[in-house]
Amino acid sequence: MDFKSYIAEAISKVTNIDKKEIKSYVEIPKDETNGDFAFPCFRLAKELKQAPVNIANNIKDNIEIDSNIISKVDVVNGFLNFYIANECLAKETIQKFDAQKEDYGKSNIGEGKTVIVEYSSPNIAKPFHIGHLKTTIIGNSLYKLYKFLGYNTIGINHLGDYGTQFAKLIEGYKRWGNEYDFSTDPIDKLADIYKRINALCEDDEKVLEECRETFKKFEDGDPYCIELWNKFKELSLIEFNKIYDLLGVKFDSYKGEASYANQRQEIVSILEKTGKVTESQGAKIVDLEDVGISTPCIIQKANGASIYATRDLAAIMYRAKTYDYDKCLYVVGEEQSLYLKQVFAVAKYLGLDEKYTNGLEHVSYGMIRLPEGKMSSRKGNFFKVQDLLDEAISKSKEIIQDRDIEDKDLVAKQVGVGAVIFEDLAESRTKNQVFDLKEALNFNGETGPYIQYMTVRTNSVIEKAGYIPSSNSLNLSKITDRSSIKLLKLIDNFENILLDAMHKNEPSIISRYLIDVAQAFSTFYNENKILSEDKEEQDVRIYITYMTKIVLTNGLHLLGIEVPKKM
RNA sequence: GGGUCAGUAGCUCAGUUGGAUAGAGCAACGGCCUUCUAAGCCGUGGGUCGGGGGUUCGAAUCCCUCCUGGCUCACCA
Repeated sequence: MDFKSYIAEAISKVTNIDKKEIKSYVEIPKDETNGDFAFPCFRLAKELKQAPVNIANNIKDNIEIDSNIISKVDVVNGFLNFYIANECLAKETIQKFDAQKEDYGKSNIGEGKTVIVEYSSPNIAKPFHIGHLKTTIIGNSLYKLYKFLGYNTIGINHLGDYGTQFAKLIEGYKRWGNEYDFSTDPIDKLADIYKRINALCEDDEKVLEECRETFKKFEDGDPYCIELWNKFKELSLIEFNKIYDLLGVKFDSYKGEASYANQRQEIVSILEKTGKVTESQGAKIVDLEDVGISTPCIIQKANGASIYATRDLAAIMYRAKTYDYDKCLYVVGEEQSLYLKQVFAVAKYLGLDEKYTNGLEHVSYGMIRLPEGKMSSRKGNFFKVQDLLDEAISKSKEIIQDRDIEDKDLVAKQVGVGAVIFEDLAESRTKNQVFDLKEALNFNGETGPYIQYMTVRTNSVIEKAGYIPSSNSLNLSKITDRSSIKLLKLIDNFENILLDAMHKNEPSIISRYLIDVAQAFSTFYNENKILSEDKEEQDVRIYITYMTKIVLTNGLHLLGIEVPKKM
């Protein structure tokens, strides 16, 4: 039932003002002591030529409402405050919940639509550091969210397995490869080579030029280069998959940049046919001034080699053809926002259906920095994800070591990893963040473990009770306390939260919501004896606990966080 | 300099289709474990919402302007 419309209609009858207008003014008070819905009368003051308080009183005196739906109407400072009857609220929420039970929150609004989420996309042969974590975790969450809402969802790890960086590595390997033993920690050693060759490139422009030439050779099929490339890629994927396994992240495709390289000429020639391509300093560019982007997009380097943009354009064509997508999300750092704007603009010249070019969207996020500055694989200062996860897991293991828990290793992993994941999803994407190990390893307060803990509690109470009552036998008049009502309201709002999170591509909306739910449950749990002597009271409370459990479990799932059995 | 994101409590952040006394967590301090798991609950202190103008009955939220910081502005990805 739509309470807003109900209230608007009742007010409209008293004031003779259009129901739609009234409805657009009805709001939900921030402070719940001001009721569940409020109608500010200030706007009507001019129209009705009366003081707001008089208008409010007049409406209050004459309004006709069902007391089974609205239990109380109050006038405060020119606001008309409406209180939904507890039983009515409970009935509404439970009805909605019962229609889905364990699937509560799921939807089919995405049916027949396809969303591609490109995320993680680490560079081969470089360490997977905490700078790569956000894209992986945000992308994974969005992937799950869209799926939950009924979309056909494709997760793509657009591996950075191509480009001059490889040529640099090859050049470095040629120079110093025999100094290293690659049978252990190969990525660390490649990272070291990468750091050395970059330092050399900075000192000596000639070396950088050599690297660019090597890239051209590689692109033209030089067997030695390709052999090394394969070796680097293989070693990298082994490392990356270890981390993906820990995080529980999966992809439908690992099709990376290299696989698009052979379409580079095709892309260039399509664009040339549109007449948009010009030559500048030997490179081929597409000027974007007329669409409001002052920097042109390079699509072919002066030496004839391909560039990032060309491969991304090829990827767009491939995805349009292969997946017929409606939306294609790029979970990529904000530092690439101009670049992606350029690519999306040039994509419009590829002759694709508008559906595809309009569906391109950059889901950006802020930078993670170390206290001592920006992380850089080139310079060799970074904090590895593996180390972070190891620390988090060993810390949670320490906490549970004396507890009566069956599979401590599993629980320690779930909690440690959960803490790290939640930390990255807790605040809005756009915020920059200085990495603080102590903060990342904090398991108290607004954290993943806190939500996990509350979820575990819901489970253990239900387990202890030994049953879940049937919802149609509940005596809803037993719901009287504020913490129960608060929980019910939150549970009722789950689907709105999910839709909001989807529209904004913002998993933090879910994380914050789950904090609210967990806090509300914690208060509820502390203030009420769930397993009580009064059977009717107990049934109602168990059912609220059950609904909370499903919301928390499904919510955590959408963030990519597991629920331990015990903790 | 241009573009862009941001500036809210000591710290990290919520809160912007304009609404009532600006909210959490961390840190600090004080209570609560013979009672469904204390990774918890309850409470106290802590604020020129970057500054200044403007619009409005009403501004953290909208407009203008200035200040500060991040990212970015052609052959890296």
